[in-house]
Amino acid sequence: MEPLSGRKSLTDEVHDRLVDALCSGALPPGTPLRQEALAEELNVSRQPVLQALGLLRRDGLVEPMGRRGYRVAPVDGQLVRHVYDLREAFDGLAARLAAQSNASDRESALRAAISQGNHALGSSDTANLVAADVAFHQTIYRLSGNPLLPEASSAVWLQIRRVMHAYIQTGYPLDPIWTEHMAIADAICIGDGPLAEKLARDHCRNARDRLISCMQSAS
Amino acid sequence: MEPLSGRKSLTDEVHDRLVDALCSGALPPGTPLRQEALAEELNVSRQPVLQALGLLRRDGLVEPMGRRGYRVAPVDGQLVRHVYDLREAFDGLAARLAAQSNASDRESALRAAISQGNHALGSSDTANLVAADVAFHQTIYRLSGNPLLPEASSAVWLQIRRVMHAYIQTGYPLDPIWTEHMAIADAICIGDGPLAEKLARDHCRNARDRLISCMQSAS
DNA sequence: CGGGAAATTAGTGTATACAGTATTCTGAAC
DNA sequence: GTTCAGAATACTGTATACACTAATTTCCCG
Repeated sequence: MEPLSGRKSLTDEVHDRLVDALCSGALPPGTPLRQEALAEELNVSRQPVLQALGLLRRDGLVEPMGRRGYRVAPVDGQLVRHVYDLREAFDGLAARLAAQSNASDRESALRAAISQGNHALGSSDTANLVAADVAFHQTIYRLSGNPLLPEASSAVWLQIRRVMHAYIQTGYPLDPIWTEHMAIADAICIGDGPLAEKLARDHCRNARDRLISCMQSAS
Repeated sequence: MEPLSGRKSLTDEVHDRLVDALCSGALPPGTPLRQEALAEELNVSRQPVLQALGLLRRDGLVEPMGRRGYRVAPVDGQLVRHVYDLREAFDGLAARLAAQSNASDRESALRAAISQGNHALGSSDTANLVAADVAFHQTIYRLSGNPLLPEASSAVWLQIRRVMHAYIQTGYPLDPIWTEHMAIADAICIGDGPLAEKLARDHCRNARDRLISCMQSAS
């Protein structure tokens, strides 16, 4: 983590920076977090760090340990199941709405997201791969036309980013994911809401199963 | 709003206090909010107020206006539709999971929530009525066994509280709501997941339609 | 009387200083 | 050697002080 500079609020900068560190595994679960240390590392006072930690607590990425600082929240199979139950609801809704909407850039946006995915598959860079997957689903969320969807699902997606990072680094195959993505995109493009919803939900269940089996063979 | 006292963080106290004020209509949409004024009114420094406003911004209850303070976020029909699309997804998931779970206190908890509702219907106190409705659905969320559900849906439920307050004060009938609640509770108690989900989703659509027709006849 | 530059004001966000509390450490008594 | 009281420490959360920015007003000049 390098020092930061920008013109939006330092609190948000710090939050973003910590989110990246937490989701990429740079700060693994259980790591204790002290405000003063973080503030020094980021060349910032303790105040923005305090606020950012408050946000991260809401995001479920961090949990307070008494009055003796914070700690990176753990990840376990139980959490993954809960996360994916929620994701299924979000993704299903988003896909159906996106299929029913008539956003003019629907097809081009989905096409662009998929091509970004293909590009990432070639590069084999973990961060890129995660970013492409997130971007694909965020595109559908945006196309749904419901502005509350991204915000409501943000905490869930942060957890997904965490576990996806770990998943990708085990070297499991990624092509099935993008095959399913293309099917979802097609259903949306032809405007078939129920089909899009079903495919999106199936995709979530498959992704969850892949993850869990991967976690079991790892432990 | 009276001055506050308690032992959990002042930031959270202030947040809760402002949430109540915003959801009850004491601070109607468009009202400008200045940190200093709020801090003085609550006998607190500006710091906790600043942080609470940051949380409220995330909740979608407040929006910044440039660098010249915050303002209570507006409510319109479009927002209501989006809120209820999300709520339908949340409630459907929660009802299905609750029906499939085997929490020992399932029946008693639902029975208690419904009796609280009947009691509120008798008292005809707006705050009580809203609280009973929220409590009923929060009970189902809890029974779902998914600890992420309440947190993920919290922003949506804050908006629901706002519009429900307004709805109740127009004097529209409330009995249909609790008739539907009882049907949902029954489906959960007999463990019929799909039925519970369907009834919960129907309930959301009905509630939305009631609200929108009420808003239209008001404007 | 109108228009524009400068000064004032109103408000935020950040840094620093303060206060309080849980945990750890130390040391003496049993 | 173990245990318990008390002191020191290591944190947090809150309050105050500072810095900066955008809007508004003021006031001079055309």
